[in-house]
Amino acid sequence: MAKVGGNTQSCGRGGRQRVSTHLDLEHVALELFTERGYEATTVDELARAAGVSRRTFFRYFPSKNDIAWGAFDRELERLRCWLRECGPGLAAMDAVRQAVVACNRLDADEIPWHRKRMALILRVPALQAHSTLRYVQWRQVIADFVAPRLGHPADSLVPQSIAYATLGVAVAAHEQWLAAEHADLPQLLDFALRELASGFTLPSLTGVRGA
Amino acid sequence: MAKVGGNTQSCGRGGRQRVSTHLDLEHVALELFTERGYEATTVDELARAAGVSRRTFFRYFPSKNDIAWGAFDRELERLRCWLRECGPGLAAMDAVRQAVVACNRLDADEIPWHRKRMALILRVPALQAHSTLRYVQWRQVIADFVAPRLGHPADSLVPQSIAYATLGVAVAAHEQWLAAEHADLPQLLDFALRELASGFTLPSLTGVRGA
DNA sequence: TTCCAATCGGCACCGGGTGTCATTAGCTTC
DNA sequence: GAAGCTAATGACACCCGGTGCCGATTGGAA
Repeated sequence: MAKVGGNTQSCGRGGRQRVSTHLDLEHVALELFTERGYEATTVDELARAAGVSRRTFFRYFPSKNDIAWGAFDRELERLRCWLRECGPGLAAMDAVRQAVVACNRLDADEIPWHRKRMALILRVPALQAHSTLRYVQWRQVIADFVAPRLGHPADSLVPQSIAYATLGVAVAAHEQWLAAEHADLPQLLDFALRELASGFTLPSLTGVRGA
Repeated sequence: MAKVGGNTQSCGRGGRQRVSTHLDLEHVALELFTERGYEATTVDELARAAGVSRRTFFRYFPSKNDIAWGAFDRELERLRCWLRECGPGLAAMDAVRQAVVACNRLDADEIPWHRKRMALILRVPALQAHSTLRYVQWRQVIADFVAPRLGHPADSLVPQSIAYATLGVAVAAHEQWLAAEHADLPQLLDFALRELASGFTLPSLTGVRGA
């Protein structure tokens, strides 16, 4: 058992050392998932493979569905920061686009892991469904940003619509990225979000129909 | 036990009569859900309240989550029809907007049921999550419609983005409708989808900030 | 050393969902 | 009217995800 870094006891004094790490369990799980399939892998197997009891496993992750999400909270915070610190001169939709694009620039060595992660989230039905619950916070970040710029409450129609639409487009871009072996995620996001900001009124084939 | 109408044996000859109807079970379930809450109502209770065995219940509905969706397939077909029969002169986004709006005009007597249904789907986490899986088909209808008009495959980036964005905006509109007691759903949808088609570039407060 | 605090493991339990199989009920045919 | 086909039903056993509970373990602090 290698020495695990960053295994800081969260708070306070005393108490037993954790026998494993969030990240350890996550990696073991992702291996098994991609190897045997998500549904075919039971939590018992996950726990046993990680050398932890089933009960303990559920103390690290609230549910099997949450395993694939890794440091999503940190991603959220990045997005929130980017938007908080962008200049007020930037139009709302431009800011949103640039923020989403910027937060999806990955280091080359992270890409394989991120592909695995997203392949699970986007393609396994149970995780696809569960994602909705995590995306709520993501949308909230967008809505909270655009709402004051528009002079509307964050829970009103337009900010919510923007948040939903942006999320949808981002997911679509991720799907394309995942489907193409060497696609460039930021580029796909940038393109798709520009389309969104133009209302999808592409000049390409409006009424031409012949080309 | 009242005589149930429309209890047509699906196909073929012979065989035992169904003891209940899809619609019967659905109504019983919706009552119990809104009365005791979704999570607090077990399938056993549902089955017993409907006078059916638990096992039989799962022959009517693939899962507890699917109960609230009623005649969703028929709704899908309506949408598909509307889009199929709209003139080619209509711009893609306009057609989509009009189709969605038209398919959400409800008879006054359907509204209370639809509110119950949507309150479950949009507010109960388990159903909120599950909805993602049903929306796949809805998005497919949109993507299949816009794709040929744009000269792209239906599974490519722009059609998928439009489908995702449209769905998102429609859901946002439904949430607003649900939150306001006497809101007009078609009107909300029309407004929000116009915003989408304009890229959310509302002239309202672009840099004004004072009003 | 003693005490405290947090984690861990095991157990029982609940609820959703499925496979299997015998039973029941209707319709058709003889 | 009886035999036979067909389809729906109900009961049972099972799997799996998730939770509450409690005693046992492990460390640091007093």
